[in-house]
Amino acid sequence: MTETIETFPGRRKKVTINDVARLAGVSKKTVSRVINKSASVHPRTRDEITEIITRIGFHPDPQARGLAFRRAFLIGLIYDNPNAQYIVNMQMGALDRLRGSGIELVVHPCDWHSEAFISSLREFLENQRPSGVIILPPVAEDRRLLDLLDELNVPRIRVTARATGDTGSAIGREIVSRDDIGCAEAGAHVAALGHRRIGYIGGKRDYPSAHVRRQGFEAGLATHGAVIAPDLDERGDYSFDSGYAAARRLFARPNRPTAIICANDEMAAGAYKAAFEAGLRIPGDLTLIGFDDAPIADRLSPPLTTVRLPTREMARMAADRLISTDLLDDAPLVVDSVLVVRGSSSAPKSGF
Amino acid sequence: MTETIETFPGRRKKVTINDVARLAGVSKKTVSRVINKSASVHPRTRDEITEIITRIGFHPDPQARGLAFRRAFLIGLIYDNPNAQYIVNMQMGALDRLRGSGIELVVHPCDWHSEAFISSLREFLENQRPSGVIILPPVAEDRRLLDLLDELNVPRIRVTARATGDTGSAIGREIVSRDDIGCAEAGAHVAALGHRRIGYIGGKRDYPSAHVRRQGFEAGLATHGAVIAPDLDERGDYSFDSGYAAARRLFARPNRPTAIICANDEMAAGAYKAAFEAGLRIPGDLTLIGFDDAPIADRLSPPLTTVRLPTREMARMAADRLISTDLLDDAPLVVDSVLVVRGSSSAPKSGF
DNA sequence: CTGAAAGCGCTTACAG
DNA sequence: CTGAAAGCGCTTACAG
Repeated sequence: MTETIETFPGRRKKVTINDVARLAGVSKKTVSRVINKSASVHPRTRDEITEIITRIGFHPDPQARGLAFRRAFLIGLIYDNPNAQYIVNMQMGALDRLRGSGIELVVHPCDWHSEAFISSLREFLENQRPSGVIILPPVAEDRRLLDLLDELNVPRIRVTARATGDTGSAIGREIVSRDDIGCAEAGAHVAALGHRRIGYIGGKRDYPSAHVRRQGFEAGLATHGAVIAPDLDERGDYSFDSGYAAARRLFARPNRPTAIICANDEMAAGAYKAAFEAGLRIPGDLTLIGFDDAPIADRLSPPLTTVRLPTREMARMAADRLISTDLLDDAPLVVDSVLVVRGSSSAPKSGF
Repeated sequence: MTETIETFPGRRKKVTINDVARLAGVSKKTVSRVINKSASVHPRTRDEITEIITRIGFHPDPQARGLAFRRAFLIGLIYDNPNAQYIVNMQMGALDRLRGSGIELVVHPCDWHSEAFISSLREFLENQRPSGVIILPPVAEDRRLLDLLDELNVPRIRVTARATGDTGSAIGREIVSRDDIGCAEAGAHVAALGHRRIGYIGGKRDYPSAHVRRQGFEAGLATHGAVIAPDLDERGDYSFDSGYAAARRLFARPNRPTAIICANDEMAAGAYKAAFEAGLRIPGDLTLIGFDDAPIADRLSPPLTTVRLPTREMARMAADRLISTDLLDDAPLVVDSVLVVRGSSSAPKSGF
């Protein structure tokens, strides 16, 4: 790679397609064909050009290509999500696929509830013209954003949670996570341990994932004839504090739960704190279940039984869909979640 | 903004500088001057052009500008760091400053210990030609990377931890965090509580931050005549597991510590787990101190006393240095850390 | 304070 | 399978 310098000593000027063309004795159009992997180039010509390209260290200028192609060599990641680990996992997944492709990842967090939500995204998209975007929940559900992307003709992949495999008209443009599958396993696990006083701390009504997870948990409980106790049915907003508050409310009930299922790990961590303060031992006095398998899950004492979603894998698939040339494969991409049993779940103390 | 469409109904073609020039009755060079905020444009001309630009919704094409400028409207964030919250905070900080500037953030995690470390960064820099990069510790210490950036003439800001305010020759190109200041406060806090059997779980020898933090803690202890007990001096690698293992070793010593200072929160969280398993109560039996004020710090029970670094603020300053045009201000940028007292620290039980 | 010409480095039709 | 011409949308010297 340092050959660039040796080949052109003391020269700051950039190696261009013209240099390659001259050295190869062909037109720059032919070099362009090689760069873009066009089929219609004589193998011998192609090999010669390829050799020259690597020898003199030629890198096609992405600005110039972008100008000609009317598209930047960038993929945008659009989200409004406070969970740092989730975001980093998604970034890593996308980057796993992008590495070596010459395409870079532009991160674009936004404020879903801001006045300027759409206008600032429009700004971003018109300014940079990314060759595609990945949108994460919950903004992936925003109709205005989808319309904007259609209008500006920007290819997109949505990441979304659904109860069923039905991807409707958006086939091939969605990565669908089956949150419900691991939740059903978790519900069955809790019920099989013998719990019958089962509390629930769910998520906000307007998060699709909240519905899907609940549905999964209930289905799992039902396989052993258990249900969420109607008097132990609470709701939070996926935050630590809301989980803490909800757990405190549950502990104050006349007939306390022996198990609490939480719609995510953050809220479960809040419930740990409430249990700690109430002098309840986990899992002896209280079984706790979460969702996400966040880093905190196995840092809690005892470690949390939870449901894992292959986040990074989902982003990798999304990036792949966006940049892979063969669009033949339009099958919906569905990813399952899975139960991870750790120390926070056990049979209820007898006689309780 | 939707005026674009109304003004050019049914027209997919992009609004260009030529349209603006024609409508304003000037050359495109003059429009270019307005775009680039050149001083030498008649105020009246400028206002007219500005009005037209917003009216017809003109966005200068970043590809075209990039091609002409030989530089992309992108800032790169280069790092090799496993701490998700730290990374996200840095991203948010940089984006705080970039918002509205038309410049986007490209995230470029890398593998410091890989063979291809430098060559793949070269690839990235030559391919995208970002207008600047921010490099985070520990790769911010890598000489080869700094040399590469010099060679490719890419402006950079390093984020680094130093014991002193000395920024040497790199003035104005570094954001220096004074990790030692908050650590000194923490050391003084522990000593003032009356602890004298004080254990330490430090970081790797090759992390500058490990030295700086230790130095700070020791200085703080010294203000009350306390020291880290030589027989309670352990080392980890900033990971949860290494903190857990080090704490277990400390608990196995004949004369257990009444307080353990950890060089970061992750290791402190590991020490919580070890304490939990050993039946030690925090803070009654054991005072624990961390560093970072990571999200886990106040999710632990009891919440962790730790040292906070204004991470997001540092990234904001770094981005500002990179994109602000006036380079007159070349003062070194130094940021202090501060002690955050929570529930994990108290006086040792008397008679212990 | 303003402009005509040339150029940034690549690709798209269009030919052959 | 290959090429000459024109163009992508902006900016840099160079003039005036």
